[in-house]
Amino acid sequence: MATGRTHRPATRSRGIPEATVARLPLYLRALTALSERSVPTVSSEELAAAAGVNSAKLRKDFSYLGSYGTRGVGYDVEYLVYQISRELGLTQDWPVVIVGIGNLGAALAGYGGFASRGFRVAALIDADPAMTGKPVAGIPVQHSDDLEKIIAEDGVSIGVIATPAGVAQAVCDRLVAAGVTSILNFAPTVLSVPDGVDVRKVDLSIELQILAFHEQRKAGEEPGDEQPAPPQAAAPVAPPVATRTTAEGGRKGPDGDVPAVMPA
Amino acid sequence: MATGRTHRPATRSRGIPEATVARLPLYLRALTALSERSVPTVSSEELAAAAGVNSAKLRKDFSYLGSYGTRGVGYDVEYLVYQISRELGLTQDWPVVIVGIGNLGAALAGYGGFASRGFRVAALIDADPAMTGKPVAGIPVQHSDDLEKIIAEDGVSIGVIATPAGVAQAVCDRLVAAGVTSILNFAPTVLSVPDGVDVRKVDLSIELQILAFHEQRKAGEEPGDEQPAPPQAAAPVAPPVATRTTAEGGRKGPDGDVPAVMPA
DNA sequence: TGCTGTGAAAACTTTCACAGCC
DNA sequence: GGCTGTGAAAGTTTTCACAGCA
Repeated sequence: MATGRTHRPATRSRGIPEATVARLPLYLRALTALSERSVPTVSSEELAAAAGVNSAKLRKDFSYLGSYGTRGVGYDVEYLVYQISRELGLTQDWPVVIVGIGNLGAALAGYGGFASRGFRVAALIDADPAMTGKPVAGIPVQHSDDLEKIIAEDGVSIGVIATPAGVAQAVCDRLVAAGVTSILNFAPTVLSVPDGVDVRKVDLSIELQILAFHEQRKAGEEPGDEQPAPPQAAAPVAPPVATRTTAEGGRKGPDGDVPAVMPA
Repeated sequence: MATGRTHRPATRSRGIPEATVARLPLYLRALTALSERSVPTVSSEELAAAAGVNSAKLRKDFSYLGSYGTRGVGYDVEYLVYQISRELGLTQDWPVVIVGIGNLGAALAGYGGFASRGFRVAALIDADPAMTGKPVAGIPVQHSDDLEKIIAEDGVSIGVIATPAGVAQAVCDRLVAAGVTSILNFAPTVLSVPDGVDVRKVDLSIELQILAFHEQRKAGEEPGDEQPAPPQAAAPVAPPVATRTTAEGGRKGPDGDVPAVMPA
C-alpha cells in the first residue's frame, strides 16, 4: 500500500504495525549499546543480529518509520536512537506508579531499565501500613490511601500492578478512576477496564507453560501416551457464570494478552 | 517470542499454531478458577470472556486440540482442564532452577503460580557466597559452583535466568552445557543459544515502552471525543461496573469496528 | 434451541528478491 | 560493490458465518 507519494516521512503517516512497535524497544536497546561504544553507523544485518531478529524484518520495520538509512552505508546510530525514542514517546518523561511492593514490586522499583528509558518511578504504593515510609530502592513507600492524590499531583498516566491477584482488579479500578490510562499488570488475572485504557500483561507462569509445551515436544518425539482420559457424562448446565456478554477484546501482536470481562 | 525451531512435517504432528499455544495457559487458568467453583460446564462465550479473548478464537483454538465440547451444551470443565494440561505437558512435574536470587529471583521463587502448575523449584542458585544456605521462599540458596551438579542430579531441563544482564549469557551457556534446553530469560539482553534450545524472554522495560507508545498516541489525538483527563481527585473506590467493557488497546472499537490504527 | 466445530475470507506478519542509490 | 527500501509472495492469525449435532 502506501503507493507512491512517500516523500515525507514527516511526522504524519502513522500506521505502524503493532508487531513493529513491539520490536522497536529491542532495536533501541541494541542501538543504545552501540551508541555507548561510540559506533557511528550500523548495517541492518549487524543491528538485526544484535537485536535478535532478521535483517529483512528490521528493514521493513524501519521503513514504516521513514527512510532513516543510507544505501551502501547503513544507519546512523545516534540519529536512529533519537528517531525510535521519539516514535516510542520516550523523549518525554513518564511518571509511573508501582502498586504492591512485595519482592516483585521491589525488583521493579530497582530495575535500571526504568529510569534509563524515559520512565521515572513517581511513587511506590502498598496497602500494608508497616511498609509506609520504608525506603525501597531509595524511594519511600507510600500508603495506598494516598493513591489518588499521588496520581493527580504527579500527572501519572502509567501504573504498574504488582499486587496479589485478589486485589488487582480493585487496584486497577482505582488507578483508572484516578486517571491512569495505561497499565502493566503482573498479577495473574484478567483485568477489565473501560475503553481507552491500555492493559499489558506479564505473566510468569504463562511463559513457563509455553516453554513446557515445547520442552515436552522435544523430549517425547515418540507419541507414547496419546489416549486421554475418558469422556464425561453430560452434566446439567450449571450456575450461570454471570456473563457480561458483550465485549471481547483483542489485539496484540507477538504474545497474546488481552483484557476482558470477568465474572463477578 | 518463542524461538522454537519447531518444524515437524514428519509423522502426524498435530501442529498446534504458536498463537494458540500461547493462549492455552490463559484458558487453563480460567478453567481452573471455574473448577474451583465447581462449575461443571462452560460455553465458549463464557470461557472466552473469562480468559479475555473472543469466543470464535477460543473455539478455533480448541479445534486444534480436538473436539472436546458438546454442541448445544459447552465444554466440560474438568475434562478440558485435563486435556489442556496434558497438551501443555503439565501433567508431569518440571523441575526448574532459578539463577540469580535478587529481588526478582526471590519473587519468582515465591510465586505461587509455579508450584501450582506442574513446576517445581528444584533449586535457587546465586553466585554470591553470602547468599548460600540462606532460605528464600523456604528453599536454601545454593552456590553457582554447584550448578552443573544440581542440574544433572535433578534432571532439570528448564532454567530461569534472573541475573544482571552482564552475566546472563555466561549463565545461559553453563545451563545449556549442563543440559538445560528451555530458558526463561528476565535479563534485558539477547541470549544466543544453540539450535534446539528454546528461549523466552520477559522484559519489563519493553512492555513499558510499548505502553508509552500507545499512551503518546492517546495524548496526541482527541478530535474532541474522549474522556478528558479525569482530574477528579479522590474518586470513590466504588467499582465502576456500569461502563466497564473490555479493555483494549487505545484503538479498536467494540465489535467488528474498524481496527487499524487511529490516524494520529 | 443452543452451541460447537470449521471451512473460507479477511487481516496481519514475515520473507523474498531486487531496483535504486551511495 | 554494498546496503537500504519496498513491492509482491508466502505464511500465519483472526474473524466470519453457518452447517450440523445434542
